[in-house]
Amino acid sequence: MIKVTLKDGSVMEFDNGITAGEVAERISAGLARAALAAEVDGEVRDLGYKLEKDCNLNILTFDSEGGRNAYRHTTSHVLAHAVKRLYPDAKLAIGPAIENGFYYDFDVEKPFSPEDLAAIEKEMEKIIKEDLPLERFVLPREEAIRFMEERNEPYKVELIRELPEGEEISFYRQGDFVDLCAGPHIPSTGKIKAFKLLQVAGAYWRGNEKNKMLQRIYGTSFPKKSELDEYITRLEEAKKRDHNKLGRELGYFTTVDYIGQGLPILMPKGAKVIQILQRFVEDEEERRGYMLTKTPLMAKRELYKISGHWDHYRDGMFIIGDPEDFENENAEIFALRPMTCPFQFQVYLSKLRSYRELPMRFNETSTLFRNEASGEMHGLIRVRQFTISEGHIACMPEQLEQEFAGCVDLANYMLKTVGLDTDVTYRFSKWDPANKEKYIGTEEQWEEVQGRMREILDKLGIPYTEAEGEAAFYGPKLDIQIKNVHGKEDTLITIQIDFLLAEKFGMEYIDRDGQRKHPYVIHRTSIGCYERTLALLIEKYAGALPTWLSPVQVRVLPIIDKHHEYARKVLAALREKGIRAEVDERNEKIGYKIREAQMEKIPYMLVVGDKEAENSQVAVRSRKEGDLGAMPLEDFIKKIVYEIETKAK
RNA sequence: GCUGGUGUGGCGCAGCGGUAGCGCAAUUGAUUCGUAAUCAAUAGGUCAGGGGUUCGAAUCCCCUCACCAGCUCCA
Repeated sequence: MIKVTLKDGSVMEFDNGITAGEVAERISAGLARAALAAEVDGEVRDLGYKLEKDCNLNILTFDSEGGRNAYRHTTSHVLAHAVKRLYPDAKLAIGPAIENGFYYDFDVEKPFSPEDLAAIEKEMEKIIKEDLPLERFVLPREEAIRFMEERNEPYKVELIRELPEGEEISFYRQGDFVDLCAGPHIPSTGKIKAFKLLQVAGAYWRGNEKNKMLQRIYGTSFPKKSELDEYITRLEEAKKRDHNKLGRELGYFTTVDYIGQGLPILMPKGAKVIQILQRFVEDEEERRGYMLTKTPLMAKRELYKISGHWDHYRDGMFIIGDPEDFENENAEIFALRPMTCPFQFQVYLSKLRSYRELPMRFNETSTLFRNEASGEMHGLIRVRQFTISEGHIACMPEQLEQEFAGCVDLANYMLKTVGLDTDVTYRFSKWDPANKEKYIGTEEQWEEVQGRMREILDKLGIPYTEAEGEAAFYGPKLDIQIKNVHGKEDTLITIQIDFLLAEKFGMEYIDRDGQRKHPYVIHRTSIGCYERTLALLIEKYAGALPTWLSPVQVRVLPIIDKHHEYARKVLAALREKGIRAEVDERNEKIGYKIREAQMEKIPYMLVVGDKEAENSQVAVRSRKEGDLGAMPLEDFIKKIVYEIETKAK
């Protein structure tokens, strides 16, 4: 007999060798039905896993990550099974469960078309109907390799060869389909109740662009049809908030073929929001002791040679001049700046600095140019020219922690104010020791500064994840990440510690002891890139930005033309207080004007007719709450000014 | 950069080898109206750009550009 401790702490006794699934059956029929996998002493296992000693057991259903992953992972096997039936020559790569579904990569002669997906879905239905049990088996390494060689699966052979010594090499079989797989899986294909293939895309084998591009099929699955439908609806709803659609519709920005990719035109509304954000950021930075600079947008390559950009970032730069001259030392070559650091450092370098001057904080609303690869551009989120709330702090080692904390505080204050604070995650971006040539500096220097950064992050209690190979070429970063409506993650704000560029540029200060020393440099943004921030705000608020950020805050709607005069008076009074307002003087019915203002997401509509004109009132309609009734114009102004000043959401 | 998809009046779409169409928006006229679409008329298109096939191309083929999703890369 063995003792099994369940999730609720209760202990049950069973015969040795009972499976996790059988335990579920003993607990309740309902649990057995919902059971997908099991967690045994912290390890996720199949329900068929035999319990052979005392253990902690947690039966996993779709509500748990482990259960969901098993369910979707099995769906990906069904996908692969269907593809193999329809395209026997397809070679299998990998097919994991991912956040909201699964994918499977195939090497096929001809890419899958959307019609192919429909056929594959049909075949999957059949496999599910056949209710094939999934059986796990293990092979020794050599046999495993021979097995997959016989099945003509070179990618699987490669995977097996790279499995660490001593690792159990397991396979799962369902009918005539077998896949190399660590598992776990649900007991049979018939358990899959609702699934859908969502899209096909190319994906490099092992994520390396030097490797062959495979065909990836994405899909998702749920235990209930209704949950799948709900998920699809949610995806569609999210896409309606897409800034790239909404931002264009609402007149925030546009693009023009003959201007070029990644070069959006900010229209009056977009430009206004960015100006509001910029003023807010610059004012706040000034309060926090930053000194504003304005430095050139381009420089000779000599500057970038010192900074390392010429050797480590050249592909990302727009270089002005004949590429044939690049190797000619005497040619004068300019490049648009991809970062502000080497420029802003010149301010520090303009005279000899004393420790008394440190920390020195410089900020700049800085336009940058990066030659992104052509497939990378995306609305306002990834562009080739953008403006960033850039800043650099030079400080002594003993000031590093406090200055770093100040940057984090500023970033969080910005996020909170614009309402994005609950949507971000923190990433500690480190270098990749296997790829040293991508970075400047030595291994010792990197290990030291990363250790320092980790200490600071831990002390500040920042809940970060770690990412190798995501550092800047000159130092590690704390990246504040955010996801767009498609679930794609991008960096919104970054705070970086740099100990190398100060040395390269000869930045020094005279310390108390009279010695020349290199300062630490913190590269940081406070709200990141304005274009990207605007995009994410549009998505967050579905275009209905908080009043303080709205490009048009009030639209005055006269009932008929005899009210135009009073409407203009109202307009003047609003503008007097700095409220962004306009009048709709078109010869249209009031319902029509309201509908348009509502669709343009203008926070307040002021309806003015005889009653209002007589009493110096306005009939207020809020885009959120609808008709608020008439009130004195003065009262409305007080109300909206308060809302704007408090930056209410 | 790679894989796949898309490109028709301001926007959303139809047409897929035989004179370019619909809805909304726009303009003009009428209507003077109280909280999400008043009525009528009118105008607007090198069918992304270039090349080719054809008696004839929005439609078929090639190249380029842009847009979308994914990969890779990155703020």
